[in-house]
Amino acid sequence: MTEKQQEIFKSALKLFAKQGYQATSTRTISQEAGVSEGLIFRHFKNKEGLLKSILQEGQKKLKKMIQPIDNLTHPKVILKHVISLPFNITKDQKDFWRVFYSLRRQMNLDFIFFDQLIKKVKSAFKAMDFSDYISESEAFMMIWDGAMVYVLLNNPKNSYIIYENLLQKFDL
Amino acid sequence: MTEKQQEIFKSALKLFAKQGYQATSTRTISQEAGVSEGLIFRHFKNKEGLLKSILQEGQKKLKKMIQPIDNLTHPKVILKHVISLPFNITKDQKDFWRVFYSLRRQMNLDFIFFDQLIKKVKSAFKAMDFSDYISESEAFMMIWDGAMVYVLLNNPKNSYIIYENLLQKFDL
Amino acid sequence: MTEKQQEIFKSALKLFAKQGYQATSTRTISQEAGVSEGLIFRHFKNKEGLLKSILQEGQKKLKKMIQPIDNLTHPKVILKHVISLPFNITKDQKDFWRVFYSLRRQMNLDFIFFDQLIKKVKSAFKAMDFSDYISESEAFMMIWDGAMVYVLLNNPKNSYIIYENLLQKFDL
Amino acid sequence: MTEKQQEIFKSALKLFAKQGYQATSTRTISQEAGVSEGLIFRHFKNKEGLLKSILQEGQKKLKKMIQPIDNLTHPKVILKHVISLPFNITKDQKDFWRVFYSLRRQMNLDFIFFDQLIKKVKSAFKAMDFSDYISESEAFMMIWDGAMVYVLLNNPKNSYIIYENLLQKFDL
DNA sequence: GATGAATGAGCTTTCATTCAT
DNA sequence: GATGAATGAAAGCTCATTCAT
Repeated sequence: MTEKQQEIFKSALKLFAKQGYQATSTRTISQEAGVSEGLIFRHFKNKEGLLKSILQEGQKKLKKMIQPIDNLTHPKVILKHVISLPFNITKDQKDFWRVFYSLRRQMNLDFIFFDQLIKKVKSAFKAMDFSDYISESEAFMMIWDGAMVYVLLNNPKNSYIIYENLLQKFDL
Repeated sequence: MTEKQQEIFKSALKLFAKQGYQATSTRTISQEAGVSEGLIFRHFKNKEGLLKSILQEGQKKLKKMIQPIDNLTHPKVILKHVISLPFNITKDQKDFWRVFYSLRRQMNLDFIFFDQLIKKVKSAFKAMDFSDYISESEAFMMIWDGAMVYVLLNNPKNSYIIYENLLQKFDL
Repeated sequence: MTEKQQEIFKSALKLFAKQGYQATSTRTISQEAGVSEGLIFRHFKNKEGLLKSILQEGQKKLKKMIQPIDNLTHPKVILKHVISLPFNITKDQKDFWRVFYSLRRQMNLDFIFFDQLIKKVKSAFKAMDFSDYISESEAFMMIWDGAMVYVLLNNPKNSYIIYENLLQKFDL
Repeated sequence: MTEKQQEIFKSALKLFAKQGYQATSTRTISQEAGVSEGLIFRHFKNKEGLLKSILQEGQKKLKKMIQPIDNLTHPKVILKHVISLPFNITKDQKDFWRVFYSLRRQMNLDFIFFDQLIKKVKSAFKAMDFSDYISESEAFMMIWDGAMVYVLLNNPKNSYIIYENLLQKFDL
């Protein structure tokens, strides 16, 4: 990636996250990036190509985010770690998530990341001898999702209170 | 509302919910509605006017949805009722919610409905002598939101299991 | 076809014939037609759609051009009539032919018109007991083509001399 | 000419012949040539410069093609030779001709080559005491043109039959 | 000589909107 | 109320061309 290509990438990420993909014109992106409009198409072929590039890069980062969980074995520790994720999102990850979340109704984002997470959670609840571990996992992920949306929308500062509240609810 | 006006309204609601507001052209709406494109502007002035009309109609329906709660007094009953809302959304309400949720990052929807709900929840938790009733309310609404997103995205059939799971978590 | 649609059609035909399809911009067409550029796409969907429309209309006219031949029976009369076609092209047909001829290398114009003509010519030469009537027909059509190109390029005024020359060559 | 320059030249010739000059982008040429796009402009200054280079090279080859005719004296031999040209085009000359022919409506190719040919033909017919040798020459060249187009379009294998047919027609 | 990043003008196309009928 | 022809601005995209390396 050249410097300007990165500039485009960053500007697009920022704008897609703020205004949404459809509402952001390539012209606006190029201006924000301080770059000619044509360059977007040279580097990313399409507006959609630019989006895909962002989604891919996003998934890479997110995979790294959950890798540490693979080494954990104790179920409660795993769940604790998973539920902490929304509250520990770094600033540069937030925009990726915002793009993901704003598009998931329209596109069929194959969210490998998500599936992996669900598996981990399921096996954890299973190991904890939950009678209906599948439903419990589903509820858990649903709340996880709620937490994520909450963090992305509100930029809360004292979110750790909510976090601890959730730990209590799941007896972690 | 004339018949054709309703047709436009319904088509727009459906398409906005599926593809998003920005991604839906007035042309597509008119085709879906079996109506000339110009008629949209005669009845709703704008594309934005059409959206506003939908949002308003949505809010009306949603207000009706929470009116019964006003008559409730017992805190647990209130919370039980509130948390049940996402799982009792009727089919024709879903699309309104989808439009709401897809727009909340971009527009500043003054969600009177939402505020009312939060107040109710807060007073309920306060009445239940929660030490930090504000945080508890926030967590509650966050989960409520997660449930809503969950229902809107997945169209789950056995969602009552999740519902009962939540009741347990809040000891309701 | 509305008046403006016809205007677009006529301007496009003229410009495609003069400068070629690729070298003519939709902007130029709209200006020549005294019409907004968007209207082209409303009526013809595409620049290519506009071209197709022209090609179709062209074929219709050309079919009418050869219909009289169907009623002819005497071989020599048929051939005489066919070979006269290039020299009797009306002014408004010329541009159609120019567009046809400039595109036949690039597109696969299925020239029903042409095939029909060849059949007629073949059966005529067959009826005249030519030993190798197929080759003779091919040569005939090749010369026919040359005459057509000649007329389209040069706008000759005394072309009837050439015409009579050809009659002699084929002993018609 | 360096190797890469030749590669550009060859690719451009091929593509101009197949798709036309306007429809061929410098990018496509560079890709076909396996060369950077910028190199085209270093070697040929312009896209138009590249075209001119091709046209010049073409004319050179074509001049060589008719040089043998200069030494001929007998009218019939001359005409026989001229009419044979389209049927003896070598494979590597065809694309030059295709480019010539696709451009002759738009550009004013001063076809020195062509003029020379016409002169030769005229003097031949004059020497043969044709009453209207000018018209006869024009008809001859028209048919010559038809033959050329025929060969360029159809890639015929048994074209010598057509050739002999033409010889008969002109009593050669 | 050769590359490839970068540009800006101009292209095709879409879209919300207007207006005569 | 309803249509659909028409518009103009702006969108996405292509293209020939330049230039630093």
